[in-house]
Amino acid sequence: MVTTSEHLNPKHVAIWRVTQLIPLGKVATYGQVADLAGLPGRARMVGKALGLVPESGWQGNNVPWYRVINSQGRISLPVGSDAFERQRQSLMEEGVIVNNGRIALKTFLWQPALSELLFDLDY
DNA sequence: GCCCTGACTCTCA
DNA sequence: CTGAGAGCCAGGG
Repeated sequence: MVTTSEHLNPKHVAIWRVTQLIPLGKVATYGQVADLAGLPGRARMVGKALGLVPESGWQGNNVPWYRVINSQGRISLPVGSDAFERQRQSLMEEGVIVNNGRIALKTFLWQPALSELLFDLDY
């Protein structure tokens, strides 16, 4: 069992679960993840939650936090920072092109079909 | 409760 | 496209 006595915020967990649905090679925006997690208007909370993702993943699966970017299609981390570089590299490794911290949403934004959501996010 | 902070977002110039 | 401003909502002090 995971004896991590961390104070798990159920909202953070909901955010991690939605993040795990973002397919490899695609990205989603903070606002998009917030909406799908049932937390409209809380995009800033998504950033907070992703910063707290357990290194070991969640429920046996990894949480691709690096697939979440801002609505402008840009990486929302301090340019040049360690975290920024990790995100940029992770995305590039799976085929997402990052130019000067910018990603073409036209090409890489995750646009799930309603049927897909109904299946994964058991309502 | 008030004030401030932040991996956000929208609007407008 | 870029920047400033305002709006937004949890958390923490």
